Amino acid sequence: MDDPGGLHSTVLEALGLRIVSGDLTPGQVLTLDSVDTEYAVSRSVSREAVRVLQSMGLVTSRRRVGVTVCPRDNWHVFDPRVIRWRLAGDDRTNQLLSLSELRSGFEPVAAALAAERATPQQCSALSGAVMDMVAHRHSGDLEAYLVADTIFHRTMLEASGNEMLRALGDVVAEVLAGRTHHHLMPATPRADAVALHERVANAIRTGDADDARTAMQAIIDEAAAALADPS
Amino acid sequence: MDDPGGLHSTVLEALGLRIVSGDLTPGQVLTLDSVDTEYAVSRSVSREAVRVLQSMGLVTSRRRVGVTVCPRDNWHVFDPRVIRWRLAGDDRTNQLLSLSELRSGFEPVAAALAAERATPQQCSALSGAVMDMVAHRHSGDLEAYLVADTIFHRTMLEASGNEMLRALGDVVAEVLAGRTHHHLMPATPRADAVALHERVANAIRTGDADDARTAMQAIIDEAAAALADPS
DNA sequence: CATCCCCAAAGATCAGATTTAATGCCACAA
DNA sequence: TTGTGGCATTAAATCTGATCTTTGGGGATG
Repeated sequence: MDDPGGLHSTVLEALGLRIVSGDLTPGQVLTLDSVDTEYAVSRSVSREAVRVLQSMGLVTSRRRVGVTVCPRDNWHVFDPRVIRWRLAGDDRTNQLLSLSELRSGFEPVAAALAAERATPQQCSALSGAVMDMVAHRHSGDLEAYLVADTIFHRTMLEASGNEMLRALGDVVAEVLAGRTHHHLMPATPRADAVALHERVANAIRTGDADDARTAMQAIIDEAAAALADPS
Repeated sequence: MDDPGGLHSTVLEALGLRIVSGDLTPGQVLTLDSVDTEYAVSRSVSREAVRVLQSMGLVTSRRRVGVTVCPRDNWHVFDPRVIRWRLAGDDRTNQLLSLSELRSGFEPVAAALAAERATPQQCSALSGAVMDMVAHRHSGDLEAYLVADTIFHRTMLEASGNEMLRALGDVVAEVLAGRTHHHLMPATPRADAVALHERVANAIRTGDADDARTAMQAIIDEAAAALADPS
């Protein structure tokens, strides 16, 4: 395993994954001591890991009681790490469907805003991303396709001019990455998916907000459909 | 100040506020030692505070360098604490406008979904919340009005049946709370605002997804307009 | 049966030892 | 002379073990 960032990061990842995957069920209590011995680390290492977990709403920590695992309602589900852990777990498909509904909430709006606010640089960046998607679709390099796809959505959200929408780029990135890394993508991406991306890019360049919105909505619908039927 | 949750929480709040308010500018570096002495706390207290700050994307911590304040792009702007700190700062209005655009992304969608999925209990909860809003609008009790308003939006998002949308209830709650606590609300809430809420509740009960969507969009537009002109 | 007090369990805090890596210095070569 | 590469220095985060403080529960007492 890698532990870039130190020991506490390792413990954090391990515990977070166990909680999110359901290995540690809500209501269950751990003690710091047990964490110490379990992972063979010192007090403050486990303390910091638990502290971050607490800041993500995954656990609560009370004296004399211990570290209690929180129910899902308390989880900060927009934290990229929580999303990644959930996509690594069992309810991967449910999570992706849930995220698709969320995306259909904001990405069409962002596309419409981008059509009104995108700079020429951003437009060309979008076009470039689409070109890369086309190229890597043919070459069958899913990893490179993922990179281009991610750049496309990040740039689009960035072009919306709204910082909150831009911040959701992390969420979309995790979704796209999880989808390919867990083999929920077709071996070669759908041709119509790429075409829709191109249509969004064109609509944004020409300032056609309505078409940008509907095409983006179609992208998400297509993704959700492909999820149910990965042909 | 209160420090429910221990010393580290105090330091966390103080540092977070200073970073978000711009008192500590991006690129600026602190050392843990300086934090220790500044707030007269011990090593692990400042360490845990900084660790949480890091998990929120507000700072990075590197050896031999210190704790570096991150630019805005890295902030986890969906963390309720970050929102609260920003609403407490100077760019309050910008932040609220940005959040309004975000809300117009997902709340209409959530309303439409709620119209298809809301349970009878949720419908009556919505109606009850609207009744409370009406009552407290007349009594002029802004705090009670806020509570009812918050319950309304939380219930609506809950009724959407999508956990990610429900999680955004925290964001909306912070927005509503910040708006009244920083006196950006009219002395007595707009009558048409309440009427729109009632229309949303009715649309959800009758399963009229389209009307729920448009009425919810109108609520957000009205709120954004009232922000620009707090009459 | 209710109340109060005492104790141990568990997290919270502290001060000190350890490890890492940025910086500046110096030797060497072009 | 000047540019480049490696090495020692040392500042800073990281980790460790011990101590302090709070708190939930059990038992004695009225």
